[in-house]
Amino acid sequence: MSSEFLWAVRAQPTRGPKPALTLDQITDAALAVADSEGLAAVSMQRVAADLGFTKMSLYRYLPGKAELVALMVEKAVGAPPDVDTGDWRHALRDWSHRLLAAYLRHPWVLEATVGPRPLGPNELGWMECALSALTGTGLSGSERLDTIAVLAGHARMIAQQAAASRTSETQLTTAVATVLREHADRFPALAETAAAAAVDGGRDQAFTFGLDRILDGLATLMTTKRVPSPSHGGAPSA
Amino acid sequence: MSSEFLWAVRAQPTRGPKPALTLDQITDAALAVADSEGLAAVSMQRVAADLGFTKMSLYRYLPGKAELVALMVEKAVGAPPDVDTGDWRHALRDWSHRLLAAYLRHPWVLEATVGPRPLGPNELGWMECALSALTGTGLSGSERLDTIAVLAGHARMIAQQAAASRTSETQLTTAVATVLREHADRFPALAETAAAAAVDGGRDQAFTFGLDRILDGLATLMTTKRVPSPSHGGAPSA
DNA sequence: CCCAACTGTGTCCGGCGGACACTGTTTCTA
DNA sequence: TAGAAACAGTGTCCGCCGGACACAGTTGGG
Repeated sequence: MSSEFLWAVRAQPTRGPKPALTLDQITDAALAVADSEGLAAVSMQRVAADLGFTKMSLYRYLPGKAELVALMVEKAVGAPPDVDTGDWRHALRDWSHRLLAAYLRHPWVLEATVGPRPLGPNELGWMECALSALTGTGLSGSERLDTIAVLAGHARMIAQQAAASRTSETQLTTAVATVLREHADRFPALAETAAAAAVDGGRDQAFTFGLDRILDGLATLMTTKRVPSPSHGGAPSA
Repeated sequence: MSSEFLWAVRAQPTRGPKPALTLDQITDAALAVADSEGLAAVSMQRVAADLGFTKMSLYRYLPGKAELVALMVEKAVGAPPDVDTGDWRHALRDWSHRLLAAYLRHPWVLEATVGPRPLGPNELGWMECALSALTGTGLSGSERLDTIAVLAGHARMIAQQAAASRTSETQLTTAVATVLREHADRFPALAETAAAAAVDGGRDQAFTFGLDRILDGLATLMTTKRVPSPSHGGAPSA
C-alpha cells in the first residue's frame, strides 16, 4: 500500500480520452456497498459493476484494493469536527460521541482499521482535533496521545459491541445467552451480572459510563498534578 | 458459523478408521502459521500442507474456516487467569496486563475478533474472571460489564498500536512522521505533541497511563457512590 | 498529420473456501 | 464369518477474489 496515495495531489493529464469516472464516484459506490452489505461484499468486481464498468477499469484510478479501502475509511470518518477547545472535558466528550457516531454509521470501518496502515488527512485531523483540546491541561505530549488513544479505544469497543448486538437481535436472547444458561455453573458472576444488566441501560448507557470514568480519571490526574498533595496515595503511581 | 461448535463435546465414533489428526494438532498448526506469518497466511491449504495432508481432510474435523479461527482465538487467549479477587484495583490491573500480554503474543487475534462472533469458554472465562473481581464494589450489573469493556477496549487499542509500530520500525520514523513533517502546518498540535512524545515513554507507558486513568475513574465512582456528597458536581452525571 | 498519451476491455493466472463423489479402512451385526 | 454400515482421506470441480498484461479505441499536442 503506497503511503502517499491519500495525500498526493493528482494532476489530470491533457492527452487521451477524458476519464469517465472519478475517485469520488468509485469511493461512493464502494461506500454504498459496504454500508448496505458489509465490507466483505466490497470487491473490485462489485464496485465496478455498480458503476457500469469492468473491474480492471478501476485500476486506472487506484493502485489496488487497499487504497480503495483507505479512501472509504477517510470518507466514512469524514472531516474532523470542530469542538469547543475551551473546556477540555466537554470537548473530549463531544469528540468521543462524534467518533462513536461515525463508527455506528459505518460499522465496517472497524474491520477496515485493524492492523498497520497509513493514515489519511481526515484521520490525522481527528487526532489533531482531540489533541488541541488538551493544550493547557498540564499533560505531557505522550500523555495527551495516550489520552486520545484511550478514548478512541473505548469508542471502538462500544461500536463493536453495538455491531454484534445488532446482528443478533436483542443481545441477550443470542447464542451467548443460550450457552450461558447451560453453563451458568461455570460462570456464576457472568450469569448473575448478565441477569442484572438485562434490566437497565443499553448501548448508549455503556458508552457514557466508560467515557465518564475515563474523564474522571483524567480530571484526577490533572488536579493531582496541579496540587501534588500526597493525600490518597498510589492513584497515579505505577 | 455454528455457535455450538466451541462448546460441543465431540464423542468419538467407533466404526471406521481412526482419525489421523486431532483438533488440537490442527489448531496448533494454524496457530504456528498465524504467529509467524500473520492471519492472512492461514488457509486450509497451508495448514493441511504443514500437517502433511490435503486441505479437504480438515473438513472432517471442522465445518469451515470460521470455526478454525475461533479455535485459534480460544487457544491464543488461553485459560483465564486467576487474579486476586480481594483488591479489585489490583485484580483488574493484573487482568488487563495479562490480556494485553496475550494480544502482544498473538497480534492476529485482533483481526480475528472484529465483528460479531460466538464466544468460547476461554473468552467467557476471562469475562467471568474480571467480573468476579468487581463483586462487592457497589457497581450495578451493567456498570460491571461496561467496566470490563473499557479495560478490554484499552488493551485492544494499545495492542493495535504496538502491532502497527512493530512492522514500521521505530514508530516515529514511519510514513506518518514523514507526512506529518510535510503537513505540519495543517496539524500543529499533532506535530508538537509527536515531537514532545518522541522523548518519553514507549508502549508500556501508554498502557499503564490509560489503565491508571480508568481505574482512577472507577475509584472516583465508587467513593461518590458510597458517600453521595454533592461536592464537585457533574462528574458521574450524564 | 501523426504519433504519443491515455482510457477502458478481455484474457489469463494463482489462490481462496467449499461441495461432492470416490476409494479404502475399520468395526459392529446379521 | 460375511457383509454392510460408518468413517477417513483424496481428487476434482466450481465460483469468486485481486491483480498482471496485452490490446483496441480515443484524444490532444508537436
